[in-house]
Amino acid sequence: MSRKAQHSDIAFRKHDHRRCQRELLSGAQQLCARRKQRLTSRRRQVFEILLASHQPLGAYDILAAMNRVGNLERIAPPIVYRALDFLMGEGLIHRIESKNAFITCVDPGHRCAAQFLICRDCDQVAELETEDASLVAAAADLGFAVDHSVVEITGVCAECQKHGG
Amino acid sequence: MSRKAQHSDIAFRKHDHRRCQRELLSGAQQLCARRKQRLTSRRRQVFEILLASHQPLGAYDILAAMNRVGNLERIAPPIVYRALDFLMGEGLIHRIESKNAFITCVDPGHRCAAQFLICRDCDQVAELETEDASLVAAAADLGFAVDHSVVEITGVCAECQKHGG
DNA sequence: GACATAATGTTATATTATAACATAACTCGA
DNA sequence: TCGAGTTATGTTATAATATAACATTATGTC
Ligand SMILES: [Zn+2]
Ligand SMILES: [Zn+2]
Ligand SMILES: [Zn+2]
Ligand SMILES: [Zn+2]
Repeated sequence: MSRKAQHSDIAFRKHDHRRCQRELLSGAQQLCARRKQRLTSRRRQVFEILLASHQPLGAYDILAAMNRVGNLERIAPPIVYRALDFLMGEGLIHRIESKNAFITCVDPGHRCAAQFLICRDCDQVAELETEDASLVAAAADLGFAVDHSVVEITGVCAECQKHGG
Repeated sequence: MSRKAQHSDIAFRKHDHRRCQRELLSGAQQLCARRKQRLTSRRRQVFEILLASHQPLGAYDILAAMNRVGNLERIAPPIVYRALDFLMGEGLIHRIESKNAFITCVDPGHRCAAQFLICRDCDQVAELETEDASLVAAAADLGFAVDHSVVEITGVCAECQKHGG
């Protein structure tokens, strides 16, 4: 059973997130090592900020987090965007288009395109991999060669339906 | 047979686009009249600019088109964004999140969520309605109440595969 | 016409993202 | 280990996208 199959909706379930973070970080290190890519301290810093939750963060939120750590340095946007580009390139994070935000991938290296369920109440995001067969078929019928897919479903998660309005 | 079933991939097929425009415009007028909504001249102007093609346009492209018509007025962004909000609210246009752009709906009033196939070569967009049953089921399993869905597939259309690289 | 409401217009500014160039750090063979 | 090539980071300025706040005008209703 793949990590994904176990963890697709992890954001919406109680879990040991410390462990979750540790596993994703060490997984990322291994993955980069295997590919001879460098998970430098800047890239790691950005990755760790995203790892803190299963919520999407804007580039400027990340920037603020980096500038908040008490040290004197003032980081500028390109540094964040470049780290984000690297992490996306390696499949360690995803961009949530409908929020102009970024989130850690729960199963780095997955081949199948991801889908996201985004709760507009608690802002948590579940990453699924239920490939849409009918859409793939429709694209094939049209002779359309798929590069990249964006599937982002916004709504209210089960927990937030119970509690709030 | 619904207009959608006939026209879903219309952007990628040769067709009488004059007629296409006329039908979508008169359809929009009827739809607004039925709902007692006002398709004012500003809103109509923005709608007609989008109707010119089956390609997505950015808000500032639309703005530029409005300011290019020779008359002296200089339109400001809020005017465009408000017209776009109205048109989206009525389902006459859609927002393409992955391009920060807007496009006319090919079947205003459709109930089912739309999916988009976006050619990165010719920039045309096909609007489909092949609802993803497995994703809907996965959301239901999680007790997730869906509000809004964004499905945007980027790639290369059949025609562009033939011609270009 | 007077009023309430909806739409438009105006100004300023917020938010998101990148271009262009300077410096520093790593890599790897000579 | 030196230095040339490459990759990564840092810096400055600016581009591109979007909205807040408020003034004015148009529309419908009595
Ligand atoms: Zn976790
Ligand atoms: Zn993923
Ligand atoms: Zn057409
Ligand atoms: Zn549509």
